[in-house]
Amino acid sequence: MALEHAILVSLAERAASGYDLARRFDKSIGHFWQASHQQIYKVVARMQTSGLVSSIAVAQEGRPDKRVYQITRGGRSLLYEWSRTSTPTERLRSEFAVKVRGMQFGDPEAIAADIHTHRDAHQQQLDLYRADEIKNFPHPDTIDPKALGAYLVLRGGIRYEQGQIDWADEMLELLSVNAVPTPRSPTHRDRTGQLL
Amino acid sequence: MALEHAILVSLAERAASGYDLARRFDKSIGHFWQASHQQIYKVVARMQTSGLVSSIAVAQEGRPDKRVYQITRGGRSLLYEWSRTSTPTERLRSEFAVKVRGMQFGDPEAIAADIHTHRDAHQQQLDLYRADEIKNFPHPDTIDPKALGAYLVLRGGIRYEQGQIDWADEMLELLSVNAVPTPRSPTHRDRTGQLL
DNA sequence: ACAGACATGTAAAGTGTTACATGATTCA
DNA sequence: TGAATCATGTAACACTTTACATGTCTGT
Repeated sequence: MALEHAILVSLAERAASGYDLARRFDKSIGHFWQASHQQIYKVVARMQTSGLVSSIAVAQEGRPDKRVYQITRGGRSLLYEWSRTSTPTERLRSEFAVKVRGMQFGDPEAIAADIHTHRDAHQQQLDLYRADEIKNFPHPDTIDPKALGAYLVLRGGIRYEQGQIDWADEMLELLSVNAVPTPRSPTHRDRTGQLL
Repeated sequence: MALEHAILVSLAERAASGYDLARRFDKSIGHFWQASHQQIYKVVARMQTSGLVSSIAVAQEGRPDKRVYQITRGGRSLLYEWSRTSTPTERLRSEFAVKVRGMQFGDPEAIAADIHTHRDAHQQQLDLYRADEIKNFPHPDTIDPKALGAYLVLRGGIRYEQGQIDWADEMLELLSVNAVPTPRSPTHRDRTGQLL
């Protein structure tokens, strides 16, 4: 039900069409929960059936009509009740970590390259978050209570990205120290029998 | 296919029954990818059909028979090829973060309590990781190449858990500074929720 | 006697991804 | 003319969770 909750939070902030929601799930709320437009249309339709949201059709000039969804009282009340139930602790789930874990069965150079790529991607995301922080929260001591949640998750995102970068740096450092011995010798063959 | 890869990594390290795999997915490999025994039995059966693993029935005394799975050459080769393809960058996905984000629509005290709970859970996991580190990797300068992957992901796990703890502390600090209107009398509580 | 570990599954429901589908307007 | 944005979906498939199912042996 996490997607329902994410949609409710987003609609509680502001009414939106399915398309708008899909774009928000590419940014803001999507930094912490992703969803495709296909999934959003399906789930938001179901949420209307169960009374959590209502919708009105809006005609537009020069653009297709859209259906704008609003959160209902029932939706707000569900959101409130949800906030009072404890969220089970989440565990890490990372295909990247599985790959690193199994590095002895793979190509160390390719994996090192992948670590580099990951480092760059997380650096990029960190830069975006930092810009967002400077733009929207220049005075951390006096945060508008309505924006406090957004600020706190932004801080979490920043910490997460920085953590990923630091981890990547540690791995690359350890890989260069514990370097795999002399790769280019003709006696070394990979599993398919090809020379390395 | 991430579960297949995780199973291949686990079986490459050591042959195992479905039951053994399920237990490993509660620990070691499971720190980074979770799976239930139902899912494991299903997927490992499929992997046998596609030739990635093979199995032999093993009779045991005083215990039910078991089916022990081994990785095949095809499995090792797939693992190797997989290590050479780049893993798409993973994004954060956290119901907990969604809840914090929407805190203005919920019960601030309940959410603060949830943050405490999360802090404690991550502290516990961190303690387990630290113990693992001291026990299995007392000399980080000279890591057995075969254990390097396991060490690197352990370091990642440690950084992740510490990051979650630090984030929780920052949130609790900010919540007490940007305090929501007049809570109950003894307003000062430490991180474990005890009165000061 | 009962709980817990060992051992392996089926079935149903829910969640998420990928492929396919359509059609209008705006900007280069 | 062609790409991008706006706008909304269906269908098939893959993955994950939850509930149900069975039976043995070991230790308290």
